[in-house]
Amino acid sequence: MTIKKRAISEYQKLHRKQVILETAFNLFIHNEYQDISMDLVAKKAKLAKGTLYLYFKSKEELFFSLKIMEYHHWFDEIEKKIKNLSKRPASKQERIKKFSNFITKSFEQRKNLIRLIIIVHHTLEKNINEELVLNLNQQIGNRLLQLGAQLENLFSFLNPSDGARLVFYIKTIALGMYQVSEPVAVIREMANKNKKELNIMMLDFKKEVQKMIEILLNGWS
Amino acid sequence: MTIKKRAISEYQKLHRKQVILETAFNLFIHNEYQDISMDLVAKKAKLAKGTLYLYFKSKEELFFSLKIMEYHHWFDEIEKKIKNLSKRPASKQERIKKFSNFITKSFEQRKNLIRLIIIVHHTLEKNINEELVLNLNQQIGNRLLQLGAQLENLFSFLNPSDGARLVFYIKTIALGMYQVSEPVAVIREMANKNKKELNIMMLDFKKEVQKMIEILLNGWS
Amino acid sequence: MTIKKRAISEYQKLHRKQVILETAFNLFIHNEYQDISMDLVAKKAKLAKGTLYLYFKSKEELFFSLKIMEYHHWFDEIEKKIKNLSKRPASKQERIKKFSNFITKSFEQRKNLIRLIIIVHHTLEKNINEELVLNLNQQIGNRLLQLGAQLENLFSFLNPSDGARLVFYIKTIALGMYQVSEPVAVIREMANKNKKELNIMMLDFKKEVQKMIEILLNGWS
Amino acid sequence: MTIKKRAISEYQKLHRKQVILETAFNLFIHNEYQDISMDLVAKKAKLAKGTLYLYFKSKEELFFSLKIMEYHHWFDEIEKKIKNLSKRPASKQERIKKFSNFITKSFEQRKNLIRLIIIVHHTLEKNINEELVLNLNQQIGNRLLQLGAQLENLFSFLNPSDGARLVFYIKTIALGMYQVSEPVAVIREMANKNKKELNIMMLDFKKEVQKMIEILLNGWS
DNA sequence: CATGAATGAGCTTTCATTCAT
DNA sequence: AATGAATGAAAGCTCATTCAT
Repeated sequence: MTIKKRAISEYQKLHRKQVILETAFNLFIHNEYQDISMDLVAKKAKLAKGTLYLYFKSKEELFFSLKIMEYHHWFDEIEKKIKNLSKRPASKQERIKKFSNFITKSFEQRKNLIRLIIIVHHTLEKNINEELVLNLNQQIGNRLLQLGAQLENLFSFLNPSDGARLVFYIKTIALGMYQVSEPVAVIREMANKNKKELNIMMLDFKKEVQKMIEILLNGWS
Repeated sequence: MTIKKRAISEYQKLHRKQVILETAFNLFIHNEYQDISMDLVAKKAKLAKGTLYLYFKSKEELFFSLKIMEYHHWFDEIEKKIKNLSKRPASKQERIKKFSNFITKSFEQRKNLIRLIIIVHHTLEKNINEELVLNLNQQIGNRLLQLGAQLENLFSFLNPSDGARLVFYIKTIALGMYQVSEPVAVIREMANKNKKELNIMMLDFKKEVQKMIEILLNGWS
Repeated sequence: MTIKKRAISEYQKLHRKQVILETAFNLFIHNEYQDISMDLVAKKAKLAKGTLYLYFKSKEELFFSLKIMEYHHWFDEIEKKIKNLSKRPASKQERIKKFSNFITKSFEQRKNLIRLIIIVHHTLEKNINEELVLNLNQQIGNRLLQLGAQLENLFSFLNPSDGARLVFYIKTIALGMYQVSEPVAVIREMANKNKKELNIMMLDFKKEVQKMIEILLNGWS
Repeated sequence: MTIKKRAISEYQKLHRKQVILETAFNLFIHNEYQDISMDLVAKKAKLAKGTLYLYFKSKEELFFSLKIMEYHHWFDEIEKKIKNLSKRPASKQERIKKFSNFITKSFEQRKNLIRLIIIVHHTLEKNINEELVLNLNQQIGNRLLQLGAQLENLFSFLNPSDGARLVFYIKTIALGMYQVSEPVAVIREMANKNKKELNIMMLDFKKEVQKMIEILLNGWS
């Protein structure tokens, strides 16, 4: 029994929490949620199982926190891009094009965030600290409103409070299209063998998300 | 040991299969997927556990079949409505309004189908007969193409092959919005206590789906 | 439900029993005992599961009967050979050599009988009709005594009642050596990769059985 | 939920493993292998089922380890006896007599080891860690070679490498005779009621093993 | 704080046997 | 006699969580 150096200061504790979350995320990238045991997370993080429970009250809480973390990363990225876009003058059509393009790209690169959101939506029900959920969702909610405001700024055709709704619609498109376009392994394999019959079922995530967002923005204006 | 009346003829067997599926669906309405054990399904259907496995090779196959069944019900309903709509002459705007209205209603009443689609998307990977998946998905795919054709008929602004894409987009909206708007139990409870802070997170499924579909159709035309 | 032609006469019934036994034996050759379900036997024999139970009261009884059948085949073969050997005059050493040679060969070709005897020895305890066991074992016992008498005839150094004992000893050697020399799959695989370390554990069944029988006969005389 | 005292040190863990093995062995003495569930072992050892799986990866591994343990006990006993025998000068005949006598006794008292060897021979195929098998069988193999060397020392008529073979032959005799002489319960009961008919099938394990070993040694020299 | 041994409910699936048809 | 749908006990194993050390 070698005991890992204790995290005493708040800063150290926060750091350890980060390490656990990153370890979990790395595992999540390559594995199904149900195949990731707390044991595995602990081993990969080179911590004892019990230690995980010092930082997260349950497996659900861990993955919920992970979702929040990834959400923040996504917001960070998107906000920066929007700022850049706002600076340069451009026509509505140009803006729509550019915006739909980079937001789609961001989803393409963050399918694991999408997976996380979907998974957590199922799994959250149990064993989770209400206050934490409230607290962290509040954070996300706020950034979301902020993002909405930025969009209203970017697209002059948006009325007040339309921005937030647009954000929700975009999220809807991302989550929905992920499940519509991302076939499960069984079907993917079959599609490889059996091309014709299934290819109506096979949509290209990136292309379709972008298209939907463009139509949506055009329909809105 | 009282043995349930044997299902001998093909018709009886099909009927028993139906009974099992309906039992499972009733359980699914009121419970989380992971809380529905095969034991429970068997008990509710007043059958022995082994009997379930006579009709379905695995739990996954049972719920996959359930999804297909519910899908068919949904198609049946929608196709009828579209036929009615097609008969009567109407303006584009009217048609969009009516269509988005009844399709949204159909989703509102079939949230369990949406849940099923989402769940099966995760769970399908394992213990399932490839051929069955291929076969049944083929059925769904065909009805979906059919539905696409009907939509092209209904909306003159749709080009050939746009119909199927529209169907996919609508599915995207339904799946996505379900997860965006349907808060998990924990949040629902908190929202009741704690109205203000959370209500930005609370979207009305029905209203938003309809709105999105309308915007989409308007953007398309 | 296509009903197989009924076996009404005693002869027909016996024949159907034979068919079942032969089917079971074919399965036994290529599979582990525990992997052979009654369902499988029924399917291969193109009979219904229930029909098996008309002819054999239990799975154990079926395999017990199979053992007896195979025993008889072995006795048939051996007795013929011994008769041939008895006819021709030969020295004691010659006879020992020839006898040990063909009896070893017979085991080599009937490893499945050996497996059966071993399996049945474990499995017999349950679900078996005592009278049947008594009856069929009696048959085997009688043939065994007969074989013993023939051996006493063949080898002049054997005293009365030594023959039967010799038969038992030979059976002992066959059963024992099978388990000593026949490595389980795991070990077999390892032996292939890892030649040196394991080859002390690897005996050649045929060679060693013959050697043991020869030493035994030499020691006896 | 009362948690059993934790086994922290390596020594304690080894001890707990021993306790589990001994519990399993006690159950094995009085029950058929297939009637010994992991649940039962856990209950008797007053541990939780999961705890067993902390120490043994599968039921097969547990019983394989048990076999190895019992093997070691047997070797310990036999080696001591052989050393004693080697010290005292004696004629070949005397040595054969004494050796066959005590080795037979050792088997008589370790029929459960014989049963274990037979059972494990069937059961080993599945769910077992190859390296463990390799490793532990290596141990047994080495002791066996050692025993062979001691026998060559004891019996001057043995040529180099004959010792190991002799050990294998003796093992053959023990395993084989166990199955030839040890009737299963059904037959044992019948034999009690029905003395005459069956007694040809009833050999005395001890007497016959000894006899065979003596004949074998005499034949060898 | 950190550890990791211990817990035990819980789950899916199999399959010999029965018996209504 | 033949069928095969129905039965249900049984069993191995996992894994989130706890808590003594």
